[in-house]
Amino acid sequence: MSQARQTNIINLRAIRVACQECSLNTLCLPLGMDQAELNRLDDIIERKSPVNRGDHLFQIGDDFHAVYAVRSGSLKSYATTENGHEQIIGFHFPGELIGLDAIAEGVHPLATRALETTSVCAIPYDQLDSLSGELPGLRSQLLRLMSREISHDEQNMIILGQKSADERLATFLIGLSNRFALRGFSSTEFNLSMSRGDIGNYLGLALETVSRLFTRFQQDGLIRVERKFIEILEYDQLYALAGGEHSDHS
Amino acid sequence: MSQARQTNIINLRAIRVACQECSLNTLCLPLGMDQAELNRLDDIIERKSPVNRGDHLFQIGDDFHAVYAVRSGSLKSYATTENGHEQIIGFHFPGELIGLDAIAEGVHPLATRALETTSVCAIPYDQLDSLSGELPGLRSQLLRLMSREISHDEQNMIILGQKSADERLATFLIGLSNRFALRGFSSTEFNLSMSRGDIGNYLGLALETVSRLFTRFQQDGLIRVERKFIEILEYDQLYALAGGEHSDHS
DNA sequence: CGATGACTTGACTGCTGTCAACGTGCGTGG
DNA sequence: CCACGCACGTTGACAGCAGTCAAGTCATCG
Repeated sequence: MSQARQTNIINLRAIRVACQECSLNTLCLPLGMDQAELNRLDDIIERKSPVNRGDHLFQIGDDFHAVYAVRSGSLKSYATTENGHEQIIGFHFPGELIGLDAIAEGVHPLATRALETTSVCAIPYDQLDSLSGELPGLRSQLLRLMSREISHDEQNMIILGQKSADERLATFLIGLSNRFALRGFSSTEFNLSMSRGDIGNYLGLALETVSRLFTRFQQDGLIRVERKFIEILEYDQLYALAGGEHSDHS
Repeated sequence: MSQARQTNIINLRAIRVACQECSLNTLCLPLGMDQAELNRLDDIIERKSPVNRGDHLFQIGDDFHAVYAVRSGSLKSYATTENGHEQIIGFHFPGELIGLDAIAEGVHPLATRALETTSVCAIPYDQLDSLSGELPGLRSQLLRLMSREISHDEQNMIILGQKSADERLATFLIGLSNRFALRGFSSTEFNLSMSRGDIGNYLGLALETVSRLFTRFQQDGLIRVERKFIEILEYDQLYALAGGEHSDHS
């Protein structure tokens, strides 16, 4: 019977990749869990078929029943004000968990949509909650991930609260570079999956400002930019700029 | 607010107030726990003696070993940039948990200091973690509180990302009003425990701008302000302003 | 090949920060 | 009790960063 192991019957089956074989398990929920625990977790995770660019994972106000782990691709989360304007709250890359902000009220306070073809794992929350009661490793990692989310948001408040436009963009690029490096991609060359408008919206800047800064950073030799493609030429200088040397006059 | 210096030596004994007798237990960790669970939680909580205005609960980089629940008073959390400038990330009022952002790295990413005489409960994290494995009610509430923290931070990103100065201050006042109301205080009359500079820092505005807006709001009849004392006269108008009607021109 | 959307660049405006002076309340010490 | 110092807050003048409006360029796709 169990010869179906290797000779996969249909492609749909290929979607199922156990957590222990997932290259992201050191970033994601599995971190710190042993073999037996991993199997329990594997059982409740639903591997979804890929979502296309522009598709929503969920809308604002949708009932919350699962958190999502990104396996590949990227997404953005955003709120909308009454006048219909959209404010982007964050971008999501492989290994990151989405929807943790919905636990409190049982409803998603933000919408999330894919920036490109993207695949995710869905983890039903009621099962995650009860399973985290049984598995200390899972519980600790879940708390760590939520805690990290909180401190990331706090970092973003610093960016928005007191940094100038060029400091914001530099911080954004450094942040992307670091996130890609963690996932084994190049930290100096990457493609932006979001538009200039998205970046500006996220950073609290007009898209024209973002565009101007990209060209200025390029003129200054900090980066090379070619539409969506970014190459970081002077990481250290960019990092210093992001760090927030407010000139000196204080 | 600062009725400071009420040095009651005898009250030191009265510091021990069981969670079930605490007026904040519907906001704090105890929510959703039964009698037996509450007793378990009570056993691990340390009631600390009051901290004075300006005292630190912890500094940036301090080892993390406990989260703190505010019982009375208020505090601010802040980061410091390399040039020594301080960025306030949040204010804390009774019933709120402090330090959840430190779980991820085991070190406090922010410092927290009292704005007035303040008393807190300390909850050792290792015990909280293991206890939350045994008590489903505690685990759920802890996750809810962390989730709420995340969505609050996201709301703040919206404020900082796209609101104008007057919208920010209006949002701040409405937020305070709602928080006080939840705690059984007046939602229309209260004292600010933080300075104009703190408010401006938090909202990403110069303190002069905050001062000017207070006087303008008063001229417009929205509020009455007298040093630290605030009376909200037109809640609805203030709310509408906070909501973010970007004039109309869009 | 034209349409569409994304991006770039320029000109101008205005909100808000900066600098500066002054007012106000409070605690300390004579 | 009063004088003083100091921190905090208010108000004004000015300037600059970044937003808005607008025109034009570029890439992609049907």
